[in-house]
Parts: sequence; structure tokens; C-alpha cells
Amino acid sequence: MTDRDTPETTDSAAARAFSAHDHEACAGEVLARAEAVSAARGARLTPVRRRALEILLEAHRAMGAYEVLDRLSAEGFGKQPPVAYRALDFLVEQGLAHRIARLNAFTACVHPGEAHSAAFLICRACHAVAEAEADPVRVALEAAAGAVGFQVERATVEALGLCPSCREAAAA
Amino acid sequence: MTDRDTPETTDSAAARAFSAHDHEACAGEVLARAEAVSAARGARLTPVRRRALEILLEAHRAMGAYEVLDRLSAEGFGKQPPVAYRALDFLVEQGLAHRIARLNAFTACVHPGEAHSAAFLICRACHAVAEAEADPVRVALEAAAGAVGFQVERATVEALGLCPSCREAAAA
DNA sequence: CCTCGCACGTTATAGAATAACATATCTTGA
DNA sequence: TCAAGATATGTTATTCTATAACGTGCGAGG
Ligand SMILES: [Zn+2]
Ligand SMILES: [Zn+2]
Ligand SMILES: [Zn+2]
Ligand SMILES: [Zn+2]
Repeated sequence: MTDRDTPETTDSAAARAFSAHDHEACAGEVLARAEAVSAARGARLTPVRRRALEILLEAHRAMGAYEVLDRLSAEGFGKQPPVAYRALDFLVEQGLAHRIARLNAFTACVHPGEAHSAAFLICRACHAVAEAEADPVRVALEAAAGAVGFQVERATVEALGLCPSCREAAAA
Repeated sequence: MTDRDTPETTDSAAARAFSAHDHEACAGEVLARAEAVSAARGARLTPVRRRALEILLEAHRAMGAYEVLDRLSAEGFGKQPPVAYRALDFLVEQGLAHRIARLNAFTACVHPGEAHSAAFLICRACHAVAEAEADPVRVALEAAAGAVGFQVERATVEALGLCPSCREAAAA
């Protein structure tokens, strides 16, 4: 698998979170990418960190730090909060995971290594979290900010609502 | 003072947070509007709630619930967290204040009563918080969401960066 | 081999938010 | 006017989230 191909992967990433798909393969690909990115960068994806990422990758949703901690400690890693927070902070710094401010929780990045400003779509019914393409959103935000002389460095864009399946279910 | 005039107030609201202005008058106007909106709606802006709003209106920044609580309790109101959280929750429900997810904090709405989707511009240096016009941002976000069948109900849009003054100071 | 840097683990504490219950006040209709 | 219900305020206790501070082990470079 080469490095900078299959842009199709990126384009469909958001949609996949809301539809049935071979998630085992999905998670496997992301993990492989994350490893490649880490290696290329000299960042050490140690056992706890890697396991934390795998846990986040189990589903397209966000997990609280303590939820991750419970999983890690059940597998022989440390039992105290800093264990989880350090692993998660590493993943966020490396762009392998994102923090969802609204939820005080974390979710695996679905296309690590690619520069992207993300917007998160959070289903209030099934709690699925999708990472949508946010470049146009970012542009609009920077325009609004620029109009008052504000320089945007980091943006938090999170939408709460209904995913396609839950929307359909609600309509029924 | 009539109700639906001076659209100029709205337009300059975001900019004001980042520039010198007669803030006493600024806060007074917002408070008056908040009272009018509450009255029109039959919502009870009781003493604690009103005082909480006044405290938030003291500056264009966000305050944590416990910071508000300290101020309230020093003035004879209750000393326990629910006192602050309940007042703040009321203000948020009524659209008189907003919660800033990134900061776990609250800020007064600068144009209560007017329907608006807000984006917040948070200066990482002086901690000023401005409420910018976010309709174009909202449109872009809904487009991105719609592309994958997601229906946006509420959006959190927060930018971290430098306000004009701090940007200038940093460049020096 | 030494040691410096980094990761990992711990204990302890800080910070943010809510559950559950008691009391008071306001509203409303008999 | 007064009883009943709804709303608001206050309390105690607990839960959830996050970080500070410190000690230990290990691997790379001298
Ligand atoms: Zn998947
Ligand atoms: Zn859903
Ligand atoms: Zn002002
Ligand atoms: Zn500033």
C-alpha cells in the first residue's frame, strides 16, 4: 500500500461512520496509516498509545478518557487517569485522534497524516461521530473572523443532530 | 427604546468585544434587551438569574460557573454549585448567554432575542470572547453535513486565535 | 559503563457538573 | 381567601473530568 494514493478513502470517510461497512478493514487501514505516519515522523507509538488508538477505533464514536482507561487497565496497563490522558494527548498531538469538546471525549482520526480541518457530526440518538470535510466551513469562519481583525489558529466545529439512519427511524 | 430597531447594534457587536468602547452603555443595552425578551416571553428573570447575567456582562469574556458562583455567594446568594449552574442554564436556555465548550465556561449573548447562530472568537492572549455572525459558517456546515445525510440541529463553532490588539502586540 | 531523556506508573488534588432532597414562593382556580 | 400545584432556591453528597508532582525503568549516545 503506497502512501499518497486513494483519495477516495478520504472522501468517503465521513459517510462510512453512518453506514454499514467493513469496519474491521476500515479500522485496520486507519491503524496502518497511523503507524506509517508515526514512523515517518519519529513519534513513538508505544504499546499503551497504540492500544488506546485501537480502542478508539473500535467504533465511530467518541469515548471518554475514563472509559479508555478502564479498557487499558483491564489489559494490564496502568490504572490511574494520567495513563489514559497521556496516551490520548499523544494521539491528539500527533493528529491520530481528535478531542470532541462538546462531549469531553475523544475519537480516532479517520485519515491521519493528511492535513485537514475537521468538523464533527455527532448523532444525538446513536452517538455515532463522523469527521466531515470542513475546509469550506473553515473558510467561512476565517472570513467572519477576518472581518473583525481576528486571526484564527484553531477551530472547533461540532454539529449535534441526527445521522441518516436515526433520522429515518425517527420519521417512522 | 423600541424593540426591533438599531440593526447597527447587532452588526458591530462582534467588533466591540475587541475594541475600546463605552462598555457600561454596551452592557446596559444588552441587559435591557434581555429584560424585554424575558418579559415578552414570560420567562422569570429572577434576582439570582439577573445578577448572574450582569456578572457575565461585566466584560467580553467567558466565566466559569464557579467564578460566577463565587461572585453570587459573596452577594448573599447560595454558596453551592447548583445555584450557579441553574442560573446559567436558565440564561442559556433563554438565549441570554452561551456556553463555550472549549473553555467549560459561559458568556453573555450580545444580542439576545434575535435569532442567530453564533461563532465565538476566543483570544488566547487576553481571553476576550467575541460573538461573530455565523450564518455563512452554518450554511457551509449544513452543506457538509447534508452531503452525508446528516441533519444539523445545534452547532458549536469556536475559534481560538489572536484578537486584533494582541496580534499587533505580538508582532511588535 | 554512565547518564540523559523519555515513557510509564503511582498518589494526591483540582476543577466541572449533577443527583437528590428540603424549603420557600409564586400562581391559579375553587 | 385559601388550598394545591408548579416553580424557584437552597442544601448535602457524589460523580465525572483533568492535572500536578514525584519515582522508576529503559534505551540511545557518549
Ligand atoms: Zn469504520
Ligand atoms: Zn444515529
Ligand atoms: Zn461591551
Ligand atoms: Zn486578545
